[in-house]
Amino acid sequence: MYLSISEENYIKAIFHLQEADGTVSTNQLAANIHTKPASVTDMLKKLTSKRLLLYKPYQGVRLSTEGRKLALEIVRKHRLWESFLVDKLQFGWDEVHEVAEELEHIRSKKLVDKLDQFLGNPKFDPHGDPIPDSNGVMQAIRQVNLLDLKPHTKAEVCSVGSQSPELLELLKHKQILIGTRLEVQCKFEFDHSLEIELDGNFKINISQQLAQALFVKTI
Amino acid sequence: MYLSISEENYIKAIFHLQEADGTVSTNQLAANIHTKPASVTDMLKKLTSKRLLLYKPYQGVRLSTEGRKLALEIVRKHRLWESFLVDKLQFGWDEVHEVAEELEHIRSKKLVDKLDQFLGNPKFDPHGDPIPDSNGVMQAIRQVNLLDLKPHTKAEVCSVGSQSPELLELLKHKQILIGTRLEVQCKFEFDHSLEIELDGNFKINISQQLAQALFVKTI
DNA sequence: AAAAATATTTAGATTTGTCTAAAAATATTT
DNA sequence: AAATATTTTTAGACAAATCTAAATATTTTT
Repeated sequence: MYLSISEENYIKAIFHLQEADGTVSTNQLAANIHTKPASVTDMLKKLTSKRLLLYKPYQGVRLSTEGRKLALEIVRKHRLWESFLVDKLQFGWDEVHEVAEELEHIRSKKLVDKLDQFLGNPKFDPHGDPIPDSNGVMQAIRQVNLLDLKPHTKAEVCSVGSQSPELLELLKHKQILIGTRLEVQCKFEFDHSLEIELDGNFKINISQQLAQALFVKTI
Repeated sequence: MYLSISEENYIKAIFHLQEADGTVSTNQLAANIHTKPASVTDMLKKLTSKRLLLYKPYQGVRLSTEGRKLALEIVRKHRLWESFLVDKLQFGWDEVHEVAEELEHIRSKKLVDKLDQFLGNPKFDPHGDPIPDSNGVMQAIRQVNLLDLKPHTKAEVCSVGSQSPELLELLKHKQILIGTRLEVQCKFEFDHSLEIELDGNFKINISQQLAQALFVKTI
């Protein structure tokens, strides 16, 4: 099954969007992929005819088993390349997303598997997201949203909810990285912000929006 | 100047073809790029309007200064990726061309320069071809065609004239690699074949066609 | 449950890169 | 140098992926 870069991008976007909702709407997809709803409808029909999607007009769309398999291959490539860029080429973990977005479309099974081996078969990428193995199996990390942590719990940041430059800028400013350890001090009902203590013992305030974008594992 | 993958492929093909002839014909290009002459004409007009080519209808085409600069960037990327695949991922030097053909279109100046550094700023790729530096300057290796060597000259294989699987298969069979040392024994007028002595002291016969595809430096 | 608002699809146009077939220019042969 | 062959360009068509505008479904509000 050979997909164009556009087709791959749709498959990947549906994969990520359906994580949350189970089913994905036309408008959601259009927003995510920076395209118009009319274009999305066309592509949904096309990918459905290739048996990669389960799609009922007006009712949203999900990946078929085959579609999910392809999505996992793309995610695998994306995350392996991100790991390569950070671990081997010394990119910052916040500047690799766009390049990986291009590299993920290189078609060579052999390349991917050799890259995986070269990197030492990593299980997580620099953002803390799990990397599917060559069978599409990925480690289910039971990471929890920072918002859901109770006061006085210690945790380690292991992934971020989006790759937006705005989020990454804020994290850089607050000196929060993957691997940063923290302890929730207290939570404020008024704005749902929370106070945390970082590695270096200093305390900072985290807004609801920011906490929602941070995933941690308790330690 | 942002070029599509197709546009880049034309620029690259013209670069390689004009090495030999100085100027490139429409049919030559069509054959090289596996497309039809009519398509070539369209693309030549387009790239000319972008000031990357010097093109007179019916008179052939050459790269402009700007076009050559872009071609060198693409060649640089291609050869760096080939080096990466062979040196780091343990690909055979005869199986990297196709993958590099895809990787060479990844657009990130930073990526290329970091890759270059990671590889230790190599001056030649696994096929023995020189790698342009970030300013487009490449080492002029005065390599000579094996056909032109006089009897009793010693030389080292440093590049091959094409990447065709047929050629690579033959070289593998004859155990000729980049870096292989040899000495021309004698040349036969009848079929222009030549007898050479390889590293391990054994003598083999090289056909005119094969000799033409091998470039060596005398030692 | 009708009206209004929103979401989705259809219809038709556009761009890029390709194609075939025919016309025009150039090169080769006689 | 005229006839023939080859090369190149033009003209018009097509597929992929996108768009806008209009039509149709669905959902929400009143």
